[in-house]
Amino acid sequence: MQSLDETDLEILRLLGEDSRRPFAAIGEAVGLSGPAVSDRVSRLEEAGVINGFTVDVDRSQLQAGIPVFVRASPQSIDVATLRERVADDEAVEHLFLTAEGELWFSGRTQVGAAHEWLDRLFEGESVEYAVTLVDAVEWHPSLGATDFALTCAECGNTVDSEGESTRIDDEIYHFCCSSCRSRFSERYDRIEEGA
Amino acid sequence: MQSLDETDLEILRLLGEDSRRPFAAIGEAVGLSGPAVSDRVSRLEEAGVINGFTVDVDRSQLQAGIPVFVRASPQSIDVATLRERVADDEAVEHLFLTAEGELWFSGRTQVGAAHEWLDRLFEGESVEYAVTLVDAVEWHPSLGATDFALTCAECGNTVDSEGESTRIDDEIYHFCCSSCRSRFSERYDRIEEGA
DNA sequence: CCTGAAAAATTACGTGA
DNA sequence: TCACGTAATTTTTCAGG
Repeated sequence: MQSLDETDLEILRLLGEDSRRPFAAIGEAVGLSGPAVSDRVSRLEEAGVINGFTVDVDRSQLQAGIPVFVRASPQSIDVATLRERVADDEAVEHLFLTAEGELWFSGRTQVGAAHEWLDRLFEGESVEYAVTLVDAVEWHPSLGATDFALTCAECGNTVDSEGESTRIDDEIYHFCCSSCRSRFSERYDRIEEGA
Repeated sequence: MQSLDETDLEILRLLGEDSRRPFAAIGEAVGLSGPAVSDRVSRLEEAGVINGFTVDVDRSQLQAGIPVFVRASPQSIDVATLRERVADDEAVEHLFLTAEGELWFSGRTQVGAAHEWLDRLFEGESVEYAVTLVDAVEWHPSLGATDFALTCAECGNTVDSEGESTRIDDEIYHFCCSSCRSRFSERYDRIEEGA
């Protein structure tokens, strides 16, 4: 896998504005042909940089319950397990795992039914939580102006054109060199065996 | 504007999973022809229910600074103005306006540069804030299983097929009846004049 | 990575329920 | 009004260089 260049970032930015824009139009903006853009997008999907194409729905115009923000602190369950359970819930939209091991997320619930919803979500586990009412929610796919680059899953260094990528259990990982890759794989296998 | 029906929701759900799925494939799933799906999607866009089509980028694979969650409480500036300023920042991804008038948002910043970033963002204003480190961020376009319907911008009732819609200052508003529409328009004009 | 042709998808339009 | 079928157009994919 080649490292990302400025053109890739520009393509991502343009797709973020409108993912149905024709590849030829994107190509015109970045100085490439349509097929070349198509190739790059395929590569970005393959590399796992692009998770997928989706639609931005204005939920404020829809009666989908009121938006609430929940800060949950799991007591009897590990946060990774709780995260999976929460992420799978249909009503959950945004989810943050904090460095302190708390799970913060936003979702929609019927008026007055917030606790009922959360009791069901946390069922059987001890979870402390705080609920905050939310008036407005926005999400921006923008990529920001900061430097972007693939990072090595083993050492954290930037992955350049010398790097390589591997698919492990349906997830793509990038590495800056083959020794990082093999070290990562070994450790991964050990963890797998232990589980 | 017709009210939303089950088919519209299913279309939105399918587009949320993959917005580049062909309309004909969506049609097959909901029992319509390709053109019929196209018509409905156009209507949903026109109505402002669909904000746009976008791409979901896995930022965890990109070295785009570390994600942080900020809870800001404006002191010397009204929250609406601050919201605009924050929403326009390139580094901001998720934004929540709480019912208590606080602005909560997530974004990316270079390691150790969080305060620098926020000082620039809040420049000239007095804003109290708390920063939390975030390990993982997820966003789900899922619509949930709850009832959906357009809501009247004036009275909050459900908009049915008797309702009407108007575009004011490039924003679409839906109303359950014409009297709600005119009452809203009048008040809107008064506010405009005052500004 | 480009050009140019083939395949596929989207849109436009006339018709009918 | 809504949806279908067909045709025209656009877009994507695929081949060769």
